[in-house]
Amino acid sequence: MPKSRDAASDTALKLSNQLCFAVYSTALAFNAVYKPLLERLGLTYPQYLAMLALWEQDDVPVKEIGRLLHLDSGTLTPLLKRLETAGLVTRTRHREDERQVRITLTAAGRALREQAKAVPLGIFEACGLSTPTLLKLKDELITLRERLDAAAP
Amino acid sequence: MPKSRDAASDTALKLSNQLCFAVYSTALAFNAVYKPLLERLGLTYPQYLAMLALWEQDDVPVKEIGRLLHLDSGTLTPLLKRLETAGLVTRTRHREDERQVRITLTAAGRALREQAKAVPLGIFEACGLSTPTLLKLKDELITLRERLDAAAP
DNA sequence: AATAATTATTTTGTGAACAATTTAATTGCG
DNA sequence: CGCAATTAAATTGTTCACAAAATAATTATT
Repeated sequence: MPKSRDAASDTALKLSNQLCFAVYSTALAFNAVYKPLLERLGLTYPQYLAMLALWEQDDVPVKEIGRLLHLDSGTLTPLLKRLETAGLVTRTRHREDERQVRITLTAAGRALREQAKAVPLGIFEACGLSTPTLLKLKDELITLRERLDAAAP
Repeated sequence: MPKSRDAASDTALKLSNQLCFAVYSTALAFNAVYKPLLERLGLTYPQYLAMLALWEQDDVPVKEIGRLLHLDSGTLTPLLKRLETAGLVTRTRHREDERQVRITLTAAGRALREQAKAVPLGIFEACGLSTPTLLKLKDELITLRERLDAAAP
């Protein structure tokens, strides 16, 4: 009975499409929740991620931010220039290796951290799920992402 | 001991940041896996989503595609114009309600479905996880997305 | 019936995201 | 040493994603 076997594998295969769409649309939904919270800080979500990275470790090369955020320089260069224009970071060629551009927080960039402390609570409340549930979901997504990264060309 | 209480809530709050980043970066990783598979079809991932919707139900207004994909017309109008330029769909004002633009598959658009059948297997393999795991993850993400949608302004 | 309110789509402007190419600096190797 | 290979950023061009405003058609209201 090839018909039923096809139907079963069809269902299994459709699932990967559905999972990807679930991830895609959840990412958009997260962005919609972050947007009003971050608007007060004058940041977009990717800019917020870059600031989070810099609040953890300051004076890092573009490459390192890219490694942390899984983004390439083609995305980060203009993003970091916008943060520079906003007066939150400085971009300077590294003396010891002129290929690198080091990103450093300004006083305003460091000061923004205080205001940003209000953001996670807003997100947590919007998720409306228990801490253990969120933790498990996060770990499973990271596992999935690692598999996808490994499979990518 | 306010210090330990702060530390505990801090950890819980950081989690929502981490979960969002997990969703965000997994969406990018999925896209990287889809890209070479969809390139053969001449589609991007959002275009593929639109085609999937049309293969399920043809001759629908832009609004309906937006409802299914959680995208607004500002995103869809240019995307659908590109599909039209590629010869996969036609865009025509609806006679009964001239506000609507109905999207209809061309013969080439319908024919592309055959080639697209190879895509889900590639994705499934790249996920590298069992069907039950993927199913559970998908359902949890949809629950999360619904909560986020409800919380969004 | 005239007009106000609503609805569907398009347009405009901003900011990602990434492939591919370019530029410039450093490292490696014969 | 000298030149090839590598590395880090920046640039260019295409495609999302969405807010806000504009356009045009339909429906509701007085």
